[in-house]
Amino acid sequence: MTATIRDVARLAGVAVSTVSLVVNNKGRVSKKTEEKVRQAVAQLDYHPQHSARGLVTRRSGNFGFILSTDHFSQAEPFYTKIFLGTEFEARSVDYYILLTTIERHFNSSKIPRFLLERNVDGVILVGTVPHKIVDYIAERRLPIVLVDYELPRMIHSAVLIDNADGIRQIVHHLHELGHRHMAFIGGDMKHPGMIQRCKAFQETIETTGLPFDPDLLLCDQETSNIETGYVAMEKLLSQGDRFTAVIAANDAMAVGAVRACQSRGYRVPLDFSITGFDDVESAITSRPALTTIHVPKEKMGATALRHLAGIIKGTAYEGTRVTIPVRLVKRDSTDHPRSHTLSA
Amino acid sequence: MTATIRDVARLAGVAVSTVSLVVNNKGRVSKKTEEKVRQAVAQLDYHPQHSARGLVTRRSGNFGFILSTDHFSQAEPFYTKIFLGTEFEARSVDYYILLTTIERHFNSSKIPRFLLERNVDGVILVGTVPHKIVDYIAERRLPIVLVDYELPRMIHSAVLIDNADGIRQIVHHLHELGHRHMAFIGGDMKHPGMIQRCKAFQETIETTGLPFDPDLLLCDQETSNIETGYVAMEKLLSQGDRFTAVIAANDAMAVGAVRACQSRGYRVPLDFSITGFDDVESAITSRPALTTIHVPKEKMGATALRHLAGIIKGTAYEGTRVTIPVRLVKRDSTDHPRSHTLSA
DNA sequence: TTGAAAGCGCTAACAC
DNA sequence: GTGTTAGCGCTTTCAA
Repeated sequence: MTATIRDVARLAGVAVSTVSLVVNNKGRVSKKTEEKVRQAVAQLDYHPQHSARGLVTRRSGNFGFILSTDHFSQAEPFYTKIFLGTEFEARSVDYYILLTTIERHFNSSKIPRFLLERNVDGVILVGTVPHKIVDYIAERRLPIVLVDYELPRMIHSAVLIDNADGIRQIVHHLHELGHRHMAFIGGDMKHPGMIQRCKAFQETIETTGLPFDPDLLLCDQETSNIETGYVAMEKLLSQGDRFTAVIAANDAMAVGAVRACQSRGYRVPLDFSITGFDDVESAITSRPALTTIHVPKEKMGATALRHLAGIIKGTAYEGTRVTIPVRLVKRDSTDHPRSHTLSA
Repeated sequence: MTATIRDVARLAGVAVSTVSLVVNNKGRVSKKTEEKVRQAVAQLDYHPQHSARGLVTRRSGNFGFILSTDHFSQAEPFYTKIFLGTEFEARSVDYYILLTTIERHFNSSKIPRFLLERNVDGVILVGTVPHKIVDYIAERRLPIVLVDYELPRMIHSAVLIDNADGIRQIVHHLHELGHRHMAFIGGDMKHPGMIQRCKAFQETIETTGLPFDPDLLLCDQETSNIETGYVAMEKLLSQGDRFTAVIAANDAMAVGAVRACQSRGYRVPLDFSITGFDDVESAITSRPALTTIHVPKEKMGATALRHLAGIIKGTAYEGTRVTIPVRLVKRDSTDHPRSHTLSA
């Protein structure tokens, strides 16, 4: 049925090992034989069989891609896009991706099958994942790359967002517009990225020489979605007019904050400037479109894959942290503060 | 390192072939030997190696899952959930899923690698896909299951939404509320599901004995998203007060329609009842929450996988159409028509 | 009911 | 440079 390496060898009039060498670009094959082999390969539409190769090389040719179920089925395709970047990159290095989701809580009876069967050569873990699964994989000596997540101990490679720089860009942007009193609303402080954004806010405020008001730093929400953004904004508004701009920890919270303003009759950006972070779909579609920080999601996925492949090839070191740069995208949710609102 | 079948055989004191029989639940092994083998398997944490098995059985143990890139990175996790259902079901039948996306336009140089390498035993194609890729796969005699899509010729298995029944439920719901003049807005008439919804609307209106007004059937939009819903609704409104309810072809268009109403100062459902279809995230989060048709997405994915596995096992027939039932979800976007609006 | 052995398609070590 | 050959771990005849 499908052509095997023997068929190619026969047609080209060479040994199977020669075909193997050509196909894998290994070793010293004469231009002439190589040409013969390549022709036979093309003619028979030969493709090496994955399992046969895997059996002898003791490599599966697969990478695992693990993320939590709720991350994946989230309305915003944040993680989907990371996967897309990974899958796309995988094609160019000839790996397959085995995507699976896990529940938030580690359950040793629900270990991904590709780990049990050792059917992957490395694993990419995306977003918040149980620490135990990371340990489990590490124990099995499989290379790991975390994406948008990190563990306290710096053993594992990670692809991270430059959260601090993003916040810095936002603060500077608002500062340039004339804002002096900015609030920050965050949530889900279990995620290291959220902590970074929150910290970076305080730091930047101080290094920029702006007054820091602890009442304007609200990070007590459990999660960071539209609803919690709404709630946080309401809290802020109930404190009175002490700020002219609100920096939300992500786009979803920003959308919620905008809604809270609007339902109280405030206008964005006229009465308050509000910013997001991540640049997801809703940053563009919501009204007003959000000024936010663009996070290159596909690029993160691609970087993770490339790094993982590098670890296996021996060209990259395990335990490296790669930080992905971000950039400010100015849209319609920020403007100069209304002079009369506050003069500080 | 990892235990092989020989290790198990040695520990259990039997032949490798016996272990194989036990592990695969094949054939007549005595209770006693079976017990010995199972213990050895557990003790060594033995799992058959995918590639080795694949090599001899000539089965890859993988299924391909293909959908278009834009479907997958859509804001609403419609297709993501279908995948989730597939992946989950795959675990129970011991298959791996190889997910890949393709561009809308078929490009023979970009054929998924798992097809070239014959590294899948069957393929699930989801949503609108190029016909040519279906032909390509069929030519290679790989079983195919389409999900939420169908081709004119009824050769391939498909898992479909009961669109007609969904529309029927909506019309009846509105009718019960007292509506007599309903409009329908649709888009993307390249998708067979959209055509079905549109047709079903007209049919149901007639069989219910309601007056059918062709001006209230708007299916001329290119796509079916928030924006086109908005545009369609504006067209409708510009025609004057000839209807009290609007049935949108999906939730996104319904959201757009609601916005169009609101920006003209109309209130939903006070002035107009508006319904969606699909029951995606935004049906719940948008205000008012949409009355819509719930489509069990995970179930569709699971059904597709189960069917594909069935085809391979010989317990299901290729070319079968499975229709997934849907149900009405009443929320806040529908109510009785305002008596003074129209009495017809 | 169990065991011995062949061989799936490929790579890699070793001859030549 | 190229060919011969021994397995990788498993399933599957075929004998016993």
